[in-house]
Amino acid sequence: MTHSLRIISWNINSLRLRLPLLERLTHEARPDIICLQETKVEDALFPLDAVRALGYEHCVFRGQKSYHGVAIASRIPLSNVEIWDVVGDASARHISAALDNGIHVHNLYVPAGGDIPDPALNPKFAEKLRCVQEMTRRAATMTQQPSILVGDFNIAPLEHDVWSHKQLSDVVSHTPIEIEHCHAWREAGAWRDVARHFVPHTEKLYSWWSYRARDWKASNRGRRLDHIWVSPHLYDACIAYESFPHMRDWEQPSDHIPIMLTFSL
DNA sequence: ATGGTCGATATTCGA
Repeated sequence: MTHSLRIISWNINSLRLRLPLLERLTHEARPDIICLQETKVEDALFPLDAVRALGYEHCVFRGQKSYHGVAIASRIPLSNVEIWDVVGDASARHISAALDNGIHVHNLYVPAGGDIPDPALNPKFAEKLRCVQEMTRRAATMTQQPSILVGDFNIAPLEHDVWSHKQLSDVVSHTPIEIEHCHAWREAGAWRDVARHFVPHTEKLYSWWSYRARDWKASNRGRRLDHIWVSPHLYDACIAYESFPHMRDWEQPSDHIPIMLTFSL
């Protein structure tokens, strides 16, 4: 009898503000490992006691004041913690750790990229592409070991990862150059896009809805920006994929919902 | 074509 583990990825958009939502999520989904992005808290102020009190004794994190920030909270021990400078400006966008079964967990927050999808005109878009290229460069090495790569990639790579493929083709997150970079990145590591392994490509699937919509559910103009990828070692270990769209209706929600992989050991 | 709303922080910036 093998046993299974659950891993969640969530852009929480301020960990300190949304600790109560994190608690509700843990009670509902009982994840073993939680990867958070946009914690928006510097390391000295990380609410370690509160996260441990939820049952996640093993926490690693890299934050900065106001922006970005990533964390891995786990019920099982973590080792071999690494923090990569994926953009070249030391912003807190990556952290990884190994589980005691040898699986490496990488948690990544790709730059959003600003509004203009041209690297020559927009330094933020250039930075986004550089980040994806850096992860592409590392992909083959990463997937030599059993690895799970999760996070907010800020790219919706497939036609039905956005509410309108046509209308978003010139909107940062779904432009042809980002999609091309994203596919090259995935293929460089033979990463499997877990959500699309379980949900047909013809079906709309989102993980983010803008705060700016009057009624996010009625307009339903979502995008799938958050991802869970696994290396070939773990293809057969993937049991289920789930997301939590009802959490977008909770009080003071993040604009992203958590996504979860269940995998066997 | 524009603006719409958040969060952290400071009265703006990033998303």
